[in-house]
Amino acid sequence: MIDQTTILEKLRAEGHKITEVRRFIISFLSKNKKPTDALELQKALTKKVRMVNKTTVYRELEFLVEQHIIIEINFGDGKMRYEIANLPHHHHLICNNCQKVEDVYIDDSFEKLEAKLKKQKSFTILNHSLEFFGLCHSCNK
Amino acid sequence: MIDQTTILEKLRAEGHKITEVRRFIISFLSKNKKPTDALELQKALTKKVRMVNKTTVYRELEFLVEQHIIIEINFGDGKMRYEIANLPHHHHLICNNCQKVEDVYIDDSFEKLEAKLKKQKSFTILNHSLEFFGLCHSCNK
DNA sequence: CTAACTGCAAACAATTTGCAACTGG
DNA sequence: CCAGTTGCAAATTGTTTGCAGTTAG
Repeated sequence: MIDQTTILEKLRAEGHKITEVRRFIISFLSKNKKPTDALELQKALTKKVRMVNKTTVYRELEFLVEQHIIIEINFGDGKMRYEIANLPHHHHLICNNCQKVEDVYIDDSFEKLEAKLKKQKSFTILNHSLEFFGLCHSCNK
Repeated sequence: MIDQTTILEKLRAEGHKITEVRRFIISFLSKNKKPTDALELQKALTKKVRMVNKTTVYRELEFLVEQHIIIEINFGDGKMRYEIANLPHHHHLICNNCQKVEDVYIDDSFEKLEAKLKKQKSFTILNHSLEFFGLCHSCNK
């Protein structure tokens, strides 16, 4: 588990600058452990820091993904969302009605499945996407 | 397992017309059991049937999804793909290098996992997206 | 100082919409 | 006939690019 200071130091050591935008996005995603899209981040930046062009946001996100500081998540609704990369591996329960996102930790039977698949198919699985869609407790009544 | 004739009869019975485009897309996806995107379908139509506007293709796909005749698949690369709905439930191994898509049938340990999740979280799972990304046998050498 | 970053306008790709014209049953 | 289908052009949404100007260290 890497904390924000460590992340920033690593970046600095590699010759990258610590800009307001960079610092804010890392901090925001470290606190808000919900998949967040580019425009939400732009709004938060505008509110808490200053007006920032959407291009800057997209470029910063691209950079942070390359650096493995954040990960990209796709709910299949046409936009990417981002989460800080240092969270324990998990998946999401996404409510089709209220859009609430709940984290879900899957036991290791899934890892076993993946390992089995690799062998059977001689396919090297590098990653997977797994999200569940449905109705959360309150929307189901 | 519903065949093409049955699908067409059902549609006709419900007052929908059997157009060239509709017939072709159902037939194409019944034969080509690979997730196919809107523009690939448009190309195939143009080649095999006649020039068809992309709007028509998109509208036809939307219609067939509503009718549960085809399903939407998202590989997270910014475009939707479609498969005929009457295939046995499966997932995909997607090669990051050559883009080849291989079907994969997962044993019931995954279904059990899903059932368990439902109970634990009191969340009604209606469906899930699960795709594996990596390197296929030949690209891995 | 200078590589790293940023803003702006414009380009892009996939998809959607409004509306008038057309066609299968 | 006429609801269902189609084409066209234009709009939308999320994202990317080129390029000139700015800034962190």
